[in-house]
Amino acid sequence: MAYTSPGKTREKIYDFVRERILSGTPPTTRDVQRAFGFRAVQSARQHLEKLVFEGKLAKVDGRSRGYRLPEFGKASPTQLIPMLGRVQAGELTEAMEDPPEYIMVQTRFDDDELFALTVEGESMLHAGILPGDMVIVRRQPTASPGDIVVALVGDEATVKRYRERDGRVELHPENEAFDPIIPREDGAPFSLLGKVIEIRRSVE
Amino acid sequence: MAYTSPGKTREKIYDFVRERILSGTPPTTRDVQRAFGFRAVQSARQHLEKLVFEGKLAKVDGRSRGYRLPEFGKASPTQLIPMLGRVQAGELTEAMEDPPEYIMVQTRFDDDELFALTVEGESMLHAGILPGDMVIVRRQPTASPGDIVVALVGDEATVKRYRERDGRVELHPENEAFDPIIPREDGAPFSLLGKVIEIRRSVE
DNA sequence: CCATAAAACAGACATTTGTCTGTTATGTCA
DNA sequence: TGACATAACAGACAAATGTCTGTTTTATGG
Repeated sequence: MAYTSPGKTREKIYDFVRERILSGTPPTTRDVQRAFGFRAVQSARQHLEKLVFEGKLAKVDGRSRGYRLPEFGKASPTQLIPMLGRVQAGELTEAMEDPPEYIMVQTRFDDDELFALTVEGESMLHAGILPGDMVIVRRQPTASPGDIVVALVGDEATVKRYRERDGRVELHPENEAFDPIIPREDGAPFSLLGKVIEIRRSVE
Repeated sequence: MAYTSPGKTREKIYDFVRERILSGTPPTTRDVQRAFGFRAVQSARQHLEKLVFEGKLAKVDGRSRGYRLPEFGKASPTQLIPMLGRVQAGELTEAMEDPPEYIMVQTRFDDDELFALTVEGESMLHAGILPGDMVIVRRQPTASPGDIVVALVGDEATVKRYRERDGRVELHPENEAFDPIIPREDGAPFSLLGKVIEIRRSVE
């Protein structure tokens, strides 16, 4: 490769490596060499090591394809979570599609058990949750007042605002057209599936 | 490793490989070997190749860390898009944080130019877009009536519903407390930044 | 018990890949 | 021009990794 002005090629190498890391696999030194037409492996290595030195890339020494994005892998680990659809026999089961649908999320704690649901109905309209919206839920057996939760009431999963009144649980819709649910009162089986931590809506 | 019932270990290996691929780097055969305490590389390889044969994993032959998730890379490419914050001198510029913040999205067309914005104000309340929500925008110079768009009016970026009336562009809020913006009329510089394709809201 | 299939093991070889030492070319600045 | 820094090149070695052939162990069904 012809001589290029200082830093010019390095920037392109950074972009290349970054793209490759995001698309699934970090490149090898020789991948970079070939991609840029270097006639020596060391040319690629020189740039890569410098990028690491500058802090633009991270690296695992000795291992193949050891280059990483420093902000990634630690700061915000990505996680693939299942898209649950149907409610069957009182329990949310993975909608066995082929292949199953998965959603990519960036989580703070990678040990959380997350899943996604599609919202039906307009009971949470005033909380900005519309029919068709996808809610991302962290599985947990309890909630704090004010949380938006997913609960199983009877055989149906519903999204509601969690409240407590006189020591009793209440599930409040955010729409005057709907009434609050006071689980224990009407004897309907009730269980808390988890807390909504994110709402997503695709337009078109 | 002790003998396990058919398919039992393989399932765990699949989970392991999957996790590793998502977390950034596919494992090597020996990574799998070590992780499961196999005393022979071939034990790991046998399982891996079978997973490929079953279609649960994809693979690039000969290359190191060549295992992939089949549904990925083709069906729904992931893309990292920049989080734009400020509006400066009539143009949206990447909020030069250190490091810059990026959002992971799954796109249908990987050649789209996307960026993310944080919504300020309550003008789109009735469209289910609240202050603090993040909107993901596809850069495009035109829009169709009914689209939710991001436009630059003066020096400010606003999210509005795109309409046309008598051949003139109108930007409609979705909240009675706000008035529509008819760009050409008041002489304010106007430019369409793109169309909102997704809305995300983090709770807590 | 025997046949069969799958799981796990053993040991090796070839390729890929990371790393190293040293040299040559190109641009910048005094 | 000459010192200096960076880019690029050359060739090699060692470790990591993919791959192969064959054997042993374990469970299952007739």
